[in-house]
Amino acid sequence: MALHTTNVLTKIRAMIMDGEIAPGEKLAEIPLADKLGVSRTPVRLAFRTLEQEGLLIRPGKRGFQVREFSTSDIQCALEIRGALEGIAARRLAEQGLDNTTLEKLKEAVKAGNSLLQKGYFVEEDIEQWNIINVAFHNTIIDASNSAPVRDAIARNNHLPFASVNSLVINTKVLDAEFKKIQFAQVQHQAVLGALIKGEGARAENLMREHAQVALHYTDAFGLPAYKINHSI
Amino acid sequence: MALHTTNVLTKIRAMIMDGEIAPGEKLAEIPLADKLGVSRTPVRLAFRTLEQEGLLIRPGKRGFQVREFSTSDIQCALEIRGALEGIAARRLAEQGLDNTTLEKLKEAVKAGNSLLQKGYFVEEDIEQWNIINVAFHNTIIDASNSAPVRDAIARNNHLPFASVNSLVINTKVLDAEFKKIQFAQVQHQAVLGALIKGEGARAENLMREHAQVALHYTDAFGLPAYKINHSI
DNA sequence: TTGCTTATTATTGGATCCATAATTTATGCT
DNA sequence: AGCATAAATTATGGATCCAATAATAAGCAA
Repeated sequence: MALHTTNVLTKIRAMIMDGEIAPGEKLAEIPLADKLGVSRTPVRLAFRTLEQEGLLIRPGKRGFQVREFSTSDIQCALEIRGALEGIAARRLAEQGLDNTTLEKLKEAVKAGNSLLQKGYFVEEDIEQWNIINVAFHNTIIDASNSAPVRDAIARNNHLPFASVNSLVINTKVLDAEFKKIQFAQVQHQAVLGALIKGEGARAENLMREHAQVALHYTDAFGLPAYKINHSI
Repeated sequence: MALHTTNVLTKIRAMIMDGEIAPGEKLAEIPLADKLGVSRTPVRLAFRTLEQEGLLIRPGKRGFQVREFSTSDIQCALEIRGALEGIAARRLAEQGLDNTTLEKLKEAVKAGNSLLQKGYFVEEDIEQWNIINVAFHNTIIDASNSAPVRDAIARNNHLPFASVNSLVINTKVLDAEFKKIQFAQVQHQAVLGALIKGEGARAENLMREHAQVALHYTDAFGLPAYKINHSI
């Protein structure tokens, strides 16, 4: 059976993320519709959304093009994420944590600690960390009660390299991954501490700095930007 | 003659901004298409874009709804703008100003000073300030060479109250407007100073603080959020 | 051969049609 | 009378059609 509605959107997005459609490549409605086995309509709708997400651009009057991202763009997107999540953290600290939020965050930190305890990582551990990490970040974003921030983060996350949960496992760099995540976990603990104490400014600064971890590992791996694991 | 393509999008957006379509109101394709004298297709496309922009939400399975914004949302959106423009300013300071950028910014500051010289404002002066203000902000954003920041700001600007150039002239508060703009002008000068000296962190802080001016005037006017002049 | 104009082709945007799914209304049963 | 279920209406998503326009190819002239 053929793809439909939102599936078309997510499918095209995935194709871009995975590099199946290369950056810079031109996209026309009809070939893509044929390839996906649907009519032009859902593709047209998806193009508008993807344009807004920043994954597609309109080079001229006709047709869309997969956007190309520079190293500077990657830095930028991660700074944006840091800034936005920083705002969320500060707002949350200022308004105070409710019990369920506190429990969720404590749980994420606890789970992170036990995961890191054995001192090294195998592939599955990184997947596990990814779950814990996303939970930690999303809990803060959701609890901060800041819809515009949440939305801005969601849109920014569509840039493949800037997502909280973009995860590509690279077995060659498992050691580096472990060290990075170890550091990220320490930062999570620090953020939680600031949140509990209601120290908004500190929570914000810590969160901003936290986003930089991914940045500092971007060049080191010598991987294409899209393939970097920014799951910190 | 009827509206077309992008016109439909901008028309609907304007209707929301102007309050012609009220926050919370449900929007269906057919009535709106009829009202605008077009078919469902351009309306459908516009809905997707407006959803991404955050102006429309999908309450259930069927239909869209004009999003309602709380005071907290307004604060949020302005904080976001400050954070994003702050990043742009820092990046610009770090990479240095080229000559044309420097000239544009100097010109904006100079124009602002002469506009404020007479000590009071009439309506046309506010319109004039709006032009100068938008030029100052956009110059920094464009020159910062930070496409993701530019995009994030553009999207955030679609929230009616968070736009750099959302301008509603309220003659009742011309005095308050003048004072606010006087303050904003001082901040523009400070930002330019930091940019020239290459003081990235300071430029960022100043820019963030600058965005707060609008926030502090939000409540004071006793106007609906949509109608506030945030042209600072 | 090169540049310009014209003609052809292809792609996009808008309109309409159809099928599906959701909402609302009506009817029947407890 | 109230609730539940069923039927009818209405809106949405997808497909297709048509017209307009942009891109490209061909042909003509310098």
